[in-house]
Amino acid sequence: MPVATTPVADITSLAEHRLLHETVISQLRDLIEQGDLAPETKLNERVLAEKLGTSRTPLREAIKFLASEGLVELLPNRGAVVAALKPEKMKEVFVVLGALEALAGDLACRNATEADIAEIRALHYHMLAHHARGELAPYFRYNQQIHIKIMECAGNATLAQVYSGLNAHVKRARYMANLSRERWDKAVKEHEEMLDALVKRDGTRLQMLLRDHLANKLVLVMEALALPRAGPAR
Amino acid sequence: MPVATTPVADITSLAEHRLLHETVISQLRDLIEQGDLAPETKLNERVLAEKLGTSRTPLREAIKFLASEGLVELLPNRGAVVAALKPEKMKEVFVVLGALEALAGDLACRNATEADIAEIRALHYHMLAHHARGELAPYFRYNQQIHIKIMECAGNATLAQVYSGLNAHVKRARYMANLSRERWDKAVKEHEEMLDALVKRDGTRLQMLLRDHLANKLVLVMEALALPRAGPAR
DNA sequence: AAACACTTTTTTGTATGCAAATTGGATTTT
DNA sequence: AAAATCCAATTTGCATACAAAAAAGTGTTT
Repeated sequence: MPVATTPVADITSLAEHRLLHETVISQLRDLIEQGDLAPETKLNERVLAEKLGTSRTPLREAIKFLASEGLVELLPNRGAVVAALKPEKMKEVFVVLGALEALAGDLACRNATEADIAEIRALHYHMLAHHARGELAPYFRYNQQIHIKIMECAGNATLAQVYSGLNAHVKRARYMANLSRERWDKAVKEHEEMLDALVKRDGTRLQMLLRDHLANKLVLVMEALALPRAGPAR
Repeated sequence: MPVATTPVADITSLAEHRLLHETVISQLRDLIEQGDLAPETKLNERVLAEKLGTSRTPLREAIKFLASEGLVELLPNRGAVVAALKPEKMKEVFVVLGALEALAGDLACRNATEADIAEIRALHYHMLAHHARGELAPYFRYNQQIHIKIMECAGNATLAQVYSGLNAHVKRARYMANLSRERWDKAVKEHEEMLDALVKRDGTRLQMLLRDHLANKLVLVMEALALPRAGPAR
């Protein structure tokens, strides 16, 4: 099927003059994070390139980029697959994320401005509102934003970047999590405590709270991973 | 210049059947870590590809991979450069490395076998020997090996991978570090304490020691960065 | 001479072509 | 029928070709 070779007139030209392979990176990342490309899906270069409206070259470059992040795995002479969501891997990731968030919390307690804390408080109340209404998706969104904001307050771009890369793995699992009301309430309570520690700028306590919070999140993800499909990869 | 199109008969076929872009990744990484490609060097694709005996395609894929690690930076429509060694960035990296090593130390205290500890002790004495002789390069090598071994003992591959990626940045700076005897002795003493904590499986103490050790290393690197060339990048 | 415009050259970014490897299937063999 | 073997069809990996952009000259104007 000879696809039209019209070179331009795509979305990128509107927004800004970004490079094609950069847009391909973010498109691919989104597809993976949103679960449109399920774990262990084989990435057929020809098909994907066509789907993203590009050629194989920028696609392959994007795949290499994401492979370095660990979102896809390279199989020599056999292309690439979306990284599996193995429970063992999730455990590892959460342990590291716990340490990174703890560090961020500690730094944030020192560096956050009052305005930063006010913003986190605002996000917190938004989150509470959605929790009260039982709206899971927006709850997750504000939840994420709070954690990201804490990261920003830490004022360490490298930390934020590493965190973001690892978090991408986990995000995929979060969409399948079906919170029980009990666990949900507990998570919210933990957030209350976290906000309190931040306001009091008690870095040591916030560290501990964040580590525990992440550990609890791991439990949730593990449960979600165990339930939905038969076995989540070998 | 029409280079011969002989397809095979190169080094790769001897050693093992690795993929070309993979060998290019490690070659490039080595060139950068060893300082053969200095920070902020522009990566001319044509020249580099020829130097590495390949075409631009695998080279570009390797560059994208390393860009994700942060070892090179992509400039839209202007190629890529070796990531700068800015003091600010170094500070950030060391803070994160400190947290990661601390975590590894804590985990290692729980998971290391007696054989593991014996191996670390052995590496430690090798290191002491080279310290005694004032041999910097082998000292660094054993030093690195100890830290890597602790990472391995932690039993968290994700942690090890993230650590390794960040460590690559720092390694570049380490080669320019000119240890004063005083500082060197101090670093060795810290290692003595670390080994002691590990033997006693005192995770909390090892965590603290590692964090401090990294903080001290940062000071060294900062000094090295300040001295050799006029200004280390903008 | 400095600033500007214009042209040439180089370099990057993307698409395509081709060879080697893998995959899937048909045929043969046990 | 199951296993093995061979062949065709994909698919990947690498090299090259081509187009757009940036860099480097070149000359012109002020």
